Amino acid sequence: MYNAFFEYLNRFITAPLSDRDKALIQDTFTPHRLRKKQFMLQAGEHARYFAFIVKGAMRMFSVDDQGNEHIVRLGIENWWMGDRESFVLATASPYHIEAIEHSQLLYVSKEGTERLAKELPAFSAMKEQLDERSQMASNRRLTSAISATAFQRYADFISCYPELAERFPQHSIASYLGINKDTLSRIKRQHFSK
Amino acid sequence: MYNAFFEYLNRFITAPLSDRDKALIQDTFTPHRLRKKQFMLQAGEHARYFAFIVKGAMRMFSVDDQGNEHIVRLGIENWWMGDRESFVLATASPYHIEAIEHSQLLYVSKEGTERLAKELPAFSAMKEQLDERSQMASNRRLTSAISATAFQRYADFISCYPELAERFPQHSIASYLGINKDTLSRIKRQHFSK
DNA sequence: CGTTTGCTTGAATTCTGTCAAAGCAGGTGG
DNA sequence: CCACCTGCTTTGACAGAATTCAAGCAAACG
Repeated sequence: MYNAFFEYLNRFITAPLSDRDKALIQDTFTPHRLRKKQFMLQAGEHARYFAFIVKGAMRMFSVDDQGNEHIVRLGIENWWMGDRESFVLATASPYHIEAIEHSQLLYVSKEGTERLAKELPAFSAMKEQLDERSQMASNRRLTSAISATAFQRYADFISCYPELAERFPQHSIASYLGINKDTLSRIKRQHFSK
Repeated sequence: MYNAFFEYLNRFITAPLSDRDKALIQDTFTPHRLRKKQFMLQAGEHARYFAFIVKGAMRMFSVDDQGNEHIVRLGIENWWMGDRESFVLATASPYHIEAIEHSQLLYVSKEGTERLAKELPAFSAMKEQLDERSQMASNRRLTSAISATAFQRYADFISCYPELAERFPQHSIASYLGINKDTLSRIKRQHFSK
């Protein structure tokens, strides 16, 4: 189960992980399995773990006053999943995180990340790059949410994350894009079949 | 001109900056002044500098195919301004960055940031914290852009950034929020005067 | 002053959301 | 093999929200 994560980490460094590094990682990350519809986190809880997704598919979402779900983030193999704000600041999370498929995860605590950041250069290199990238990704998403039409947003999503488009049901993608599921269905018809 | 930045940095560390630190900073950051309507960056250029705003107000925006402007980011004193993606990846920026008021800036190159990250703990501490915070801020903005109504977004903005609301014209704020300026005007009337 | 810049407002239009109904798999158990 | 359930998508009718375009007004500025 750790191998996928070792391979992932190796992509951020030049020299591959030593056996000591691997042992350190195995000490720090805890394997976890979630079945479809099981929750990694429920709103109101403090997110004590961040997770690397070895296998499976997850969604993170909030539920508003009217009971509507809003998907904030999706994740599959080799992605990270967690509410960073709750994780870092130790505050109650407003989000639920749920497995959409049977999933294999590696959990890490805040202390774990801090230890690794100190002792494992590969990990801090990864963290830095990831921060940078997710910064950029969320900027793009923000820009398109604010300035693009519903259809453009969908088209961007499809071209940017084709794997997600196949993996998640359309209504989830609609929610992720901030579009009503009915509207997305109509938009697709207008732009593709006609 | 550097003093504002020294004070800013001091808030991220326990021991205050030494004279050597200050000298290093003065060697690395270049003062720049922009008058109202002057550009720090124009779309198509590579963003070779990131800027700390000592005084003034700036906007970063894109222009779409129809010629409409979309404000992506606003900044005032003690904020950073720049297109991080273009800065880091050395790609052409899709954004313009313009001074809204007469502004005083401190420019830093990519090499400059790398040098400081190595040699000045205060700087890397700041960078890390800032990454974390801006991560959270853009997550929130994203969530509200996707799931909130136009009014809610405006109300959130006002309570979150009252300084910006006073400083920038209403149509800029509308653009920042992804709302039409006419719509924002109507929304305000409906919710506040009635 | 005249010009510019920003804010408001009305009317027509377009876009999106809501609700309810129907159809279409795939999976399950009898 | 069939009946049934469940989750997902599509569609129509309607209501509501947001955009566009155009006009008018007020304050700020040179």
